[in-house]
Amino acid sequence: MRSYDQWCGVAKALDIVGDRWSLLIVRELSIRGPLRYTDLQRGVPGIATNLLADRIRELEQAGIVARAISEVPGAPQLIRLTERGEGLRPVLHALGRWGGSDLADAPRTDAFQAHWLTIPLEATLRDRKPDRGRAVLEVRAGEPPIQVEVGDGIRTRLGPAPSPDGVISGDPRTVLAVLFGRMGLEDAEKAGTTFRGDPKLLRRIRP
Amino acid sequence: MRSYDQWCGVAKALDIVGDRWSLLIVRELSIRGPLRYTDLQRGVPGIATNLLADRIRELEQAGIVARAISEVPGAPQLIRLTERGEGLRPVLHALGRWGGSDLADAPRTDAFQAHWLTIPLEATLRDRKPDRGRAVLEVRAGEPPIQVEVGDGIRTRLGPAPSPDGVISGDPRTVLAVLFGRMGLEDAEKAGTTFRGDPKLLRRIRP
DNA sequence: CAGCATCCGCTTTGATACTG
DNA sequence: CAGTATCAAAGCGGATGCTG
Repeated sequence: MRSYDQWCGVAKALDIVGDRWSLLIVRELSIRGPLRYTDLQRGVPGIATNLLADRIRELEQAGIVARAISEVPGAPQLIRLTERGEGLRPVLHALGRWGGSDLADAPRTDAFQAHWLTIPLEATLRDRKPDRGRAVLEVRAGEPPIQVEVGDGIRTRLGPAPSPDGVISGDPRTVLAVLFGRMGLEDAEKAGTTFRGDPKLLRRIRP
Repeated sequence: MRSYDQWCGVAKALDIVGDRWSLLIVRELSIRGPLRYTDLQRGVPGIATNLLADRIRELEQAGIVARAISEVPGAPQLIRLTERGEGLRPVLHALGRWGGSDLADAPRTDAFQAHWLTIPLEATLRDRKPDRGRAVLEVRAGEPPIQVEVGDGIRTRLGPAPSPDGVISGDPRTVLAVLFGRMGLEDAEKAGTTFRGDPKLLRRIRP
């Protein structure tokens, strides 16, 4: 990308990650950790393979991603975020929160992957009762399920929770609407979304 | 911009403001308030006039900017952010903070406008002694000077402060380095940067 | 002059085909 | 699996021209 040549942090950031697709590649690596090329491609549906190769190269030169050389011979080459790349999380959160308001009336034809939910969950949920200790909510809105760990802030992990304090399952729209307090459990259940566990957990984390 | 067609807040945000120049236009309006076309163009140096017109149109359709129809006939048409557009401030802050680390070794040929400093100032400074009441620091690193209001967080305004509690003047690099705690006052003064006022004010706001 | 629109060469993107 | 090659279409950048 051609530089804006402006002495301004916003412009400098966009010099590096302002290219089309770049931040979505960062999103994918930030959520899922190191990935092989083909998995990364599946995580950014719609990207052409030549563009993915281009972007990885550019991000690598800028020090945002690196190719993890595995010691194990024959192991697949993984692409991972550098520390500087991980530093983009606040940018992803801010964009995700702002863009999230468009999700409600987005076309049903949009691609969807369950792990993308971790960004609005981490960016929007709050722990309003930090004194109550740790609790885990499992969010099932596709594969994989997501663990939301409450206590000392909000953290998410991919994969099922060993012994969750609550489980919410349903389609992503309704699940997010419930978690963000835009829909009551009653209405959600009519839409096929179920919650098992203590409803206090929901009230604790709603923004 | 062609949509990414992904049910993800980050992708939706980039569908709207992911075009080249778009976020810099938002930056300009967010910092300076409503602007006429030509002033906006000067605030985004390097943009071609047809692209500025294109972007304004697109942002207008997306509900990010609006043209303020003045009641006064003959008054110039102003372009302003809508409320939704103002909501992009956290995005600008996150990008500015992340990209700010590239400013130290940016080429001297970069365009610079003093009001751009408000973003790193607001995004990075902290009020570490909220109990000490209100204080105002004036930052002079070009025109216009910037008021940094400390107390109940950090707020900035453009223009000189009526009776500041401190004034720091110098070139933008050194001034930022001092304010962000990367350089002591001693070294800064060798580089021609001066501070008048109580040094405690500096320590109060450094990140 | 402010506020664009038009034209044109160049670069980037998107889709697909192909390769070690 | 992990890319490269190719090519048409879209977008960008720069210059210039038009209109109130």
